[in-house]
Amino acid sequence: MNPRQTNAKAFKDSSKGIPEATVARLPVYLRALQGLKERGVETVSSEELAAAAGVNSAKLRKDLSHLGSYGTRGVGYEVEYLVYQISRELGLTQDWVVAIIGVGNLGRALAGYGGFASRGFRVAGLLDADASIVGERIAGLTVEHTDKLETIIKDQGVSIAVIATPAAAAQPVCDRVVAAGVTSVLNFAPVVLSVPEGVDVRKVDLSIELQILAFHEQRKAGGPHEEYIEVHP
Amino acid sequence: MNPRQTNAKAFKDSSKGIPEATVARLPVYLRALQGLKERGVETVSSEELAAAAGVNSAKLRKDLSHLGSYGTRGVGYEVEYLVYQISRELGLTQDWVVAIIGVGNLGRALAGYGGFASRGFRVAGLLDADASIVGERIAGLTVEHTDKLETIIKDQGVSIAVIATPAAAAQPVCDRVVAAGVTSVLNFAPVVLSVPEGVDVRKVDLSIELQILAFHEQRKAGGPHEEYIEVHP
DNA sequence: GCGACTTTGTGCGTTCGTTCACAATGGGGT
DNA sequence: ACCCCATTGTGAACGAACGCACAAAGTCGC
Repeated sequence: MNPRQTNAKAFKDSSKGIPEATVARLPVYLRALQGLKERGVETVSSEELAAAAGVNSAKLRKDLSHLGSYGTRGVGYEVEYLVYQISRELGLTQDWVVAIIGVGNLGRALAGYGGFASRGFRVAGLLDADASIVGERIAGLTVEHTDKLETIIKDQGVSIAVIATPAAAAQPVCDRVVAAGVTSVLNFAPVVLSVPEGVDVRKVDLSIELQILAFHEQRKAGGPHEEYIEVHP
Repeated sequence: MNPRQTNAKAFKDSSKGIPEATVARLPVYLRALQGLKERGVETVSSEELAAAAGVNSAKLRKDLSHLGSYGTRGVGYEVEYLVYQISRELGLTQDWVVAIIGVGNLGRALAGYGGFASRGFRVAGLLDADASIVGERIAGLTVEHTDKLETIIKDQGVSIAVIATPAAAAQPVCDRVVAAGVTSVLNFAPVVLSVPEGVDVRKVDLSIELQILAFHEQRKAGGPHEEYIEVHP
């Protein structure tokens, strides 16, 4: 029932096999490599790159080995070539069209974020439900009303939607973008979105991060470890 | 060689034992519970709560079991009581003082974010290196110059620093806040921060999230799976 | 060419996390 | 007072991820 890859050596065996944990680290490696490239470095060892990326060198090598055998023993990895391979694996050699829905402070910050344009992501639309914002120009784009959401998604070929609306609007907006054909969503609203099978959602949540930090901070300070159990009344 | 907790039944066995993966989900449960509470729900089963939080119910039960035995068999969990217990475990029953360094678009968005004040986090300072921003009032606070960073951290008792500066400034700023005594950092700049042992850093990186989405999107579309290996020249 | 040296790629044991499946247990109805 | 039912809490099996340690494989100097 599982038509795994048949290990035909002439083809990359990456057909299915890159672990999620590895995928999450590839962008970090990529950024480190780009930094090295700008500084004119041509070759880097797993040890050096791992240090720059903040990971263990064995992990780095294993991660890279999932993409293929791109290193040279005794030497290391050729920076430029590795940048290309990781970019290709991540799909950054093609252009991704992004729409940002919700143009509050956060939406503006995202619209102006340099990391977009720089690496294969093109913001094709800024949308908001608030009529007093519609028409405003931000980062070279005119804010459109959310009425036009479906039109813009289809006309511009948007494949990634960034939801930066208030919590209450997020699920309805999500339903609409999904209905319009978007299959990848980046959600900044503090809600759990429910989506049909086949749609990817990633969530960025400031307040969750803070709470995790608070937990550890409390631990350092002595925390609630050794207290009597308070019996449920 | 493993001095595990000695299972003294009179004490909570959470002395050390909450898995990181569980900690990361507690805030999600907490938010779901608060939603239920507002809607007047008094009791909830693991099945319902798990659905609201978007996880498997067995996982939810195991997570909660790490905090103690707060459910009632045949009934479920008392919403209000569980809210309290999770809040306490996360350290939200005390106030955490936060400083935001870098008051660009992102810093402004963070300063105005409701999730702060609402749950035990108090923003005690907005700092920026740009003199033309210093003095501006945002969300009830006056922007201070980063010269005063150490003073503010110490006078206000800041324990969590949020770094929303450009990439180049992040590491120096981080070094300063750590030197001033901060042991928890939330980093929005696209760099890997290096910190001494004992300091926690969490990273929020928009462009990494987008790249992960792009990877999966590419996979859905047929991706680079079955291409010939291009031999390294 | 050859040998010493460096660094990759990976097999393996370990740890961490998830899921299943069910015994334990409290509540409520009769 | 007892039994039935719903739901928790958890043992155990499974799977994913990590990191060590080393053989394989290439480079560089001579």
